[in-house]
Amino acid sequence: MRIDIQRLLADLNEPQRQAVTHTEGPVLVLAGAGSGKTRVLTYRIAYLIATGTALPWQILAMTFTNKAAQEMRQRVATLVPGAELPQWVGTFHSVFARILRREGDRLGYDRNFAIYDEQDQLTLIKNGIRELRLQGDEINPRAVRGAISKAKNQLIFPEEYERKAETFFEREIVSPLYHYYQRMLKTNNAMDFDDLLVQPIVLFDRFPDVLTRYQEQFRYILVDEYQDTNRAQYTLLKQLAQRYRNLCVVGDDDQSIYRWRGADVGNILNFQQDFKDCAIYRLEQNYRSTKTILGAAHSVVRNNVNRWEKRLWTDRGEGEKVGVVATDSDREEAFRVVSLIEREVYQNKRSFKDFAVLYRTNAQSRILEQALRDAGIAYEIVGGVRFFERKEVKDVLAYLRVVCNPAESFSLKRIINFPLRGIGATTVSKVEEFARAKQIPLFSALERVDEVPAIAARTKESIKHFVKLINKYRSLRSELSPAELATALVEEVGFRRMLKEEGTDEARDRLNNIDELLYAIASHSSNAEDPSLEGFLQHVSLLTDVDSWDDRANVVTLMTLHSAKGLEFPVVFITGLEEGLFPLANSAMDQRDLEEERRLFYVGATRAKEKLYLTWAASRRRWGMEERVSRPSRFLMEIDSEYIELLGERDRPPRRARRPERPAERRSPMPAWEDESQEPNPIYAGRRVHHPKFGHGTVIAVDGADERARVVVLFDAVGEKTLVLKYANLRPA
DNA sequence: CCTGGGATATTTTTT
DNA sequence: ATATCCCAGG
Repeated sequence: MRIDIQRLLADLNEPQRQAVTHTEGPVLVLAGAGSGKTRVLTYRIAYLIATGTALPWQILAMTFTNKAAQEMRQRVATLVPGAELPQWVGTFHSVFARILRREGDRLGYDRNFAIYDEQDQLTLIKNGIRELRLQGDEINPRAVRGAISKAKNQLIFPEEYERKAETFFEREIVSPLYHYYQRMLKTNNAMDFDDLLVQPIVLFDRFPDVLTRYQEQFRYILVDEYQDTNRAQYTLLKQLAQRYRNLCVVGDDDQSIYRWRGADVGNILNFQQDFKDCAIYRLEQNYRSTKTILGAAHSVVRNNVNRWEKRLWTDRGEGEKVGVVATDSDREEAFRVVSLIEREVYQNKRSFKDFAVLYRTNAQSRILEQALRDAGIAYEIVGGVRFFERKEVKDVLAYLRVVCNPAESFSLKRIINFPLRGIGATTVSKVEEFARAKQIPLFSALERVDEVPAIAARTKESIKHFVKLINKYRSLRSELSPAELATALVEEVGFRRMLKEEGTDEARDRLNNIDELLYAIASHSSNAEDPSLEGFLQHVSLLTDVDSWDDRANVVTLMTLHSAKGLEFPVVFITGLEEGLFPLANSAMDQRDLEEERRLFYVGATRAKEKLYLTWAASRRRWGMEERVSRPSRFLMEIDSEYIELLGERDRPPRRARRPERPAERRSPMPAWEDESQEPNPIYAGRRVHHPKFGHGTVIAVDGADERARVVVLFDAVGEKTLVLKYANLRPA
């Protein structure tokens, strides 16, 4: 073992080594971007295990994504071969969900509690607005959701919220809805994301014996990305670390980018106050980026007033200058990004997986996606509409949730009449009324439908049929594997048949998504620690965007600046550097918001190892229509000019063919090409075309000109349709 | 009870 | 441009 430890420490620089070997007592590690923060955490875990200081199950480590947790565990496995791996490594949310599953019954939750995502939350709030008869039109459910979430993160419960409510909105709207919302979560045996942090605090407060047990277990606690913890998370850490005080947090105030969701950089200051004897280590050597990239990133972030001045250094070379690209439009911006990628691949022999294209808002991904697709470059978008939030996936998940957790009336209502089986809204509310009167869950009321008044015999039959279906799968749980059960259920419910009959491309995508879901269930039950269906349902609720990212595929990665935190790429593009977009318009008003945008830029820029490109577009289309004209971002001006070079028109790489500009006016209906490929591809009668929704078809006629041109297409799958050419998005097939 | 057309909001970032 | 919501008519 001793040799292993020496070799282990040999991989570290001096401050890293100190942070790793200082195992006893509170430790604060201030770690700049690319300074080996994750390395310190991983080696610290390995060190604790290898020296016998801690047993693997006595270590609790919080990471920012589940993927990071997985990688950390694998790394530990190679550093300490043969040792048992620590099981308590994960995001705050997944770790505490696990604790709640074990202990939640103390708070009146079943261990199979559901986890509600944002859509579920909003539906719940909308139901509340209706049930409480609040003036629905004037209420923005999102604002209510935000207010409730904010309150929860500050550990303010409905009763206290009611007492403290000041404004009309707080007193008359949020307060009653907050009460309703919490009550409904409880009766549905469900929690939202905030509850996963707040309920454990309640649990530990109310049941000191439970707290003591976990305090005893977790003798060594490690936290990554500490600058982005919120009040609830900090409270949890304090509770758990109180006894042994072996708490090691790693963070960088310059990379704090979640203030808007309650994260508090002040937690770094709090830490020094709450743990006065804490040791502080600073990691200032950057191993990731060139001097130029670091210099450019620093020249922006140093404009922040609220930060501790520090400067990262590197012994890497100067590297290439940061390339700045100005374009007229968002389309051109996307096109230039693609061209630059092509040039880097061609001239510098890079692979597609070397590139990340970052943006401030998810909406920007579409046009980039289009440009990449047109150029035939494989890409993957991280985030955006998440896989597990797609309608068809959520529908199947809702069935599975109900099978596992019949008290969960919310999912039940989602599927009770999908696919249509003649159980409409009126019937459901009658049964709900009955359920309320009898104080039983909705599903139990459905089982006793014969006692419910005023329901047509035919409808009763449908309900009995549905109840039978669910109960059948409830009992099959013990006989079939999760994947077998889900597959049989998808088949019996008729998802596959329904989508096949639809026959459109979209339906095929949906079908693929369902198959992918079934595959995910199968692979979960062969890998996971908790292979049950319940385990899977909990698991998918807690996935982060980055978790489902395949970082080995040789494709260009597209993601938001937020998602990019903690990652690195040889070449990074930061796009949309315009006033109003990055920094976002409303942030320019508030100094603290503006500083957060600057930190976001800093995070983005320091993802780059070798080359950084910054792009902006003078005009950008918003929701398909109006053009927005912008000036370049102030961040571009803040960069010292020595670090940048302007890439003008003539630095454009040679192109295979220039894409035609969309002509301002089209005189004849014939040369109306919607396709963005190298050659104009007119749409004309007799042409085979492809439509994203309707699939392949043949053009029968083209009517009218210019903006108003219409095409009549006979689609193979759905028959004849008349489409406005401008919007039809037809491609020659 | 179900369908489809029209109106409407959507774009800040996420566990 | 697209997703979702709402309502009238079948």
